Amino acid sequence: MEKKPELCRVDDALSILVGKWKPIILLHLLQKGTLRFSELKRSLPGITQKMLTNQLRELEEEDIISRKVYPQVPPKVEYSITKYGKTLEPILEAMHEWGTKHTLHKKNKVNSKASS
Amino acid sequence: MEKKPELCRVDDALSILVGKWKPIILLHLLQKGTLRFSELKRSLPGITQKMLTNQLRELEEEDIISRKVYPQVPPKVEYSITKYGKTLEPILEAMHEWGTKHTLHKKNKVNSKASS
DNA sequence: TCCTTTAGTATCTTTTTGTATACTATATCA
DNA sequence: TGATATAGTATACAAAAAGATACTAAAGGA
Repeated sequence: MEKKPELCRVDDALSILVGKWKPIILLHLLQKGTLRFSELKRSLPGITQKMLTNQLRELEEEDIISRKVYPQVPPKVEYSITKYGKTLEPILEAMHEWGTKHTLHKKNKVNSKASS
Repeated sequence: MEKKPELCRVDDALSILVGKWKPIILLHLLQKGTLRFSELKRSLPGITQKMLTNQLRELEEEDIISRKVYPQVPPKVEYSITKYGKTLEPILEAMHEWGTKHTLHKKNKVNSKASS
């Protein structure tokens, strides 16, 4: 671990990943490479169009994903993970692994409190 | 990488780490093990007492840190990283490493746009 | 002619986060 | 006697993130 927390660069990665739907959007794009807007929407039950657009725009802004518009009617827009975006994969993987391993931790704490 | 984004557990880790001061607080505690409230405050220029208390409470709630009160006047309260909290270290490390490596990426993008 | 599809935008409201500022108790020190 | 240090709480406010809902264009099909 870095010996100088004051030089902390954790927030650089964190600020890109923070957003209610960003991690799951990235997981889908990392898995499939490219997805249409409507495919993403169908993959994310509960998301509104506004939120999806908004999260995609922010990821695009950071050069994590790219957007390709096909001049058709009805419109077709494809989103792909960029090379740079792929560098986030180890972080997402680490968090997913952690989450999978420790899902029960909090629950156990709550239960042991509740039963005391 | 997990092949089923719909079983995504990334948010479990993310929700613990999200908070303006949490990562840096954790880095300090991971480095030193234990710190007093006032030591933490001095280590975090710009943080208000309310925010520090608040972030510490949330981390304590998640069992990432523990709080020990010494019955003295003036009061003394020590915060330590828990064993469970230490399991977050690889994630923080991955993010810090990513941030360090890619700090220049965005800047370069902005510059190349600005100069076009 | 009207309905459907796609990928959005525009508004408004609610919820969540973060900031600013003032206040507290109590032992010790000058 | 009055200032200082510690670890907070209380209150009000501002800003950011998220949610709900309605609206758009334009080709193709029934």
